[in-house]
Amino acid sequence: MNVVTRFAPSPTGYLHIGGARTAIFNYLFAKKHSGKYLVRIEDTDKNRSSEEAIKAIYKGLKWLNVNSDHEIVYQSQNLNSHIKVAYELLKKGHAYKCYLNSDELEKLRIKSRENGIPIKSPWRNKKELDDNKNKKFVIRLKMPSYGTTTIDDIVQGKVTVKNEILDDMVILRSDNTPTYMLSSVVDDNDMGITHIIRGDDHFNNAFRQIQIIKYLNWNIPYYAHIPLIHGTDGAKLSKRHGATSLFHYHDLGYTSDAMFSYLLQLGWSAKNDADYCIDRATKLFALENVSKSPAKFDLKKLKNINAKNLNSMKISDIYKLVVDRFSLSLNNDEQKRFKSLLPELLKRVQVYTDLEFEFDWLFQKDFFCKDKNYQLKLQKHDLMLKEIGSQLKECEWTVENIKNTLNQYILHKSLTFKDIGPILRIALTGKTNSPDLVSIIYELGCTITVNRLNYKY
RNA sequence: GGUCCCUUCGUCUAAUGGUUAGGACUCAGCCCUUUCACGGCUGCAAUAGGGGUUCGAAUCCCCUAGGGAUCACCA
Repeated sequence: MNVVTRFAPSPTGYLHIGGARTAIFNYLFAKKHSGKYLVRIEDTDKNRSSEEAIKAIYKGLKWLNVNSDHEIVYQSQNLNSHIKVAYELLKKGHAYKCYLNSDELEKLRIKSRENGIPIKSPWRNKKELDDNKNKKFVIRLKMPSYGTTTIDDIVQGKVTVKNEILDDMVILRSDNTPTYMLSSVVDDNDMGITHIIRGDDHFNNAFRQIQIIKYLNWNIPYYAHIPLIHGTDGAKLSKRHGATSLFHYHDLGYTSDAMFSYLLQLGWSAKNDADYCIDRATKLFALENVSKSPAKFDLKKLKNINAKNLNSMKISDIYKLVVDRFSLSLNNDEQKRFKSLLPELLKRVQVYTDLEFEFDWLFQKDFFCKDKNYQLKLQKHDLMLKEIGSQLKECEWTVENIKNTLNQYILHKSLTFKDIGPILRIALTGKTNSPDLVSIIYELGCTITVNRLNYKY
């Protein structure tokens, strides 16, 4: 079977974390089976859709590296074929015109909710009357009123529902536009989608949509309804749980690989942690071991994964990421310094944007410590810093020599490294913690080091 | 409320009738150490509750409780 999957977001805002995960699952499943993964923008609600949102979604998918294998489909461009299908169903007697106005509908809705039965329009069994010709109507699908419908969902398992609980859903609005319920089914069919992988908030829809497919004798796709991502309180992830925009995490300094692998392990489980990376997951992914229960979004775990990812990336890649992000223009010395220190610096951050806090001592030529309390300490050890500076000035600039110079100094003064370390660190970086001092001194170079040690506070 | 789904450490999960219920994150402690980290080691911590079936149940069945999704001329 040639597998074809699709990710079908509606462009009403940025790409949501949950949506991103759905895209990942669709992408992975298609790749695993050497199939195709497509993207379709469901923009049939003109009031809520926007060009901006489309761009945001596209940007998010691109960042995540789950781009459509074909040109992106815009549902709004297929409206005519959807309308045609609505009328075909009407003609075949599987749908009917309903002239109910909103007040009448509201009354029916209240009543049906009280009785626990779905809305059945009185127009279902009426013949169309001549005097209704000019009245507005919607087209509703005539749901089977007896029997059952079973879906063998790849994730949810075999689920059976009584047809009598299915409502006669609207497939064509009174303004002659198709609803999602119709459009989605028609597009899936036209695009040859074999596997519908989506959030399980759509599970109930599947039982209704499948009726259209049956009436039209189309191929019934495989369904896989994946559980939603929840916030820490157990409710569907929403803005009050913090950032739900995928791209927001890009802005915060997470890498797309980390995001990908975190989202993937929310629901799907591999044998090894390493299998959550994009390449390996492409070979291993299976819908069968997607969990049925929703997972809670855990920022701490994400951070941990991101930190690991940062430290496994090629230095040249992460270097480029940081330089681009902060629009750094570095001279040769600074580039070399940054690249050399980067591996050590990365061990200290979980998101790469936190590297920004190291920029001043790293790149400012005339850097000095700004903290008043630290300045007092430096004043107190003014002489010591000067002495060390002058000795460093004499040595040939290698890591080994720098180390020896410092060791000789403490030896002569009967000190330990702990006596000079913290002061040196503050003088050179303005901070009480940093990577190894010797490598910092080496990378900063003789001139800058000595200048900082001689600074008059 | 109707319908559907779910329930293993705090979190993500493994274990598809036989394991001392495993791993990862978090947290705590220790080691390493010039600081902060990284790393290494150790520890805390779970089968929602109750009934069955079975020699044996996290696993199969039933009930209860809790949680979630959905019930639009939105998608």
